[in-house]
Amino acid sequence: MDAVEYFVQQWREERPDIDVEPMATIGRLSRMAALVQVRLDAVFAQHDLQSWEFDVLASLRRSGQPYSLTAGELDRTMMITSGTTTHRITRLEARGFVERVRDEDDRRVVHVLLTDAGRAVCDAVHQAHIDNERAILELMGADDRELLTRGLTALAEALGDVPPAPPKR
Amino acid sequence: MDAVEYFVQQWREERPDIDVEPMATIGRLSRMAALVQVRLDAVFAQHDLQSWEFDVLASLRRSGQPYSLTAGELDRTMMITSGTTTHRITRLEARGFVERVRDEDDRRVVHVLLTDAGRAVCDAVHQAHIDNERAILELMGADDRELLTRGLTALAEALGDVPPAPPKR
DNA sequence: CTTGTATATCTTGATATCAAGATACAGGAG
DNA sequence: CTCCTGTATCTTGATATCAAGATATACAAG
Repeated sequence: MDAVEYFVQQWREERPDIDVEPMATIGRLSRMAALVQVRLDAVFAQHDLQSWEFDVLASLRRSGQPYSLTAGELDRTMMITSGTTTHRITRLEARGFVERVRDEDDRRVVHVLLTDAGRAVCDAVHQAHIDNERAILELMGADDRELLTRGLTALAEALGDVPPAPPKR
Repeated sequence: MDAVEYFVQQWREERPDIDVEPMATIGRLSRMAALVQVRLDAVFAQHDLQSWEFDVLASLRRSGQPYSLTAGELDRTMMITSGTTTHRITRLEARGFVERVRDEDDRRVVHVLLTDAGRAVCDAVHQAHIDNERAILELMGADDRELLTRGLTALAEALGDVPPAPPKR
């Protein structure tokens, strides 16, 4: 019996009038995300990196050359507010992993550019991070992994989680 | 194509040497938890409640009479640190939703007791919250809901997410 | 050109959270 | 009784985050 199953049992005794079935699924979604995050953080920490730092570096890295996105594009990719993006860029700039470059044509826009150091760090951590993710998933059987992936993909579609930028231009 | 699928495509072009398959599943887990949380927060906000406030009240409520848990039990149930628990209790005490009661036998222990007002608020919000969760899940087909639930349950088992207190004593 | 509206980023202030350590108490060994 | 170790809660300081608003710029309408 997992933790959420226990909570469901408690509710069934205390509130038999309410069907808490939906809570079982969504409760697990939230708890599993938190538990997995702890494991991801551990590997990033071994490389002196915060999870959010990798998130920024990886966003820039996977965008391809010239490894540059605007602050607004980072907002949308990482699902954070503009204030948080400003803070993240400032921190990473201080570590020498990114640079700010004002757009010449539209002076409102800031291009965030991955430095060579930033790219090096990102690439150095990447394989270990993916291996960690794989190890987590391999705690489950292959069939269950498939169920989970299909279920989450369906939820992503249902919630309309579309790419922030057009898929290829 | 959902957002994560797009990210996977980007990686396949930039890092064809790395198999980013695990990132697809875990990336979705994290994004879906965040997207769902926004929707849950919206309903709580309609009742002038934070998500974490409901989390505390509901933990006490479902524990059954006398609706009391120790601070440590709350730590473990909600997967937060003791400092955060102290903060949450203090806030909810200020709103009159819980009370602190020192244990007579073991003076280190603090019992956190749900007040009548706290129980009333919890019960008032509960049905709306569950309805909201159900509405979210019903954006997917019944088959996909089943896949998701089974997949998440398997992950919970794999990660050893056991109940914080013994299931029935 | 000027004016108004929309957009991109940054600033400010508040807050939830954590890590680490402090404090207080319990319970056993001698 | 005294000491020691373990445990429960709280405190402190740092930090990431958000909401709301400020600032600067773009661009269209007249």
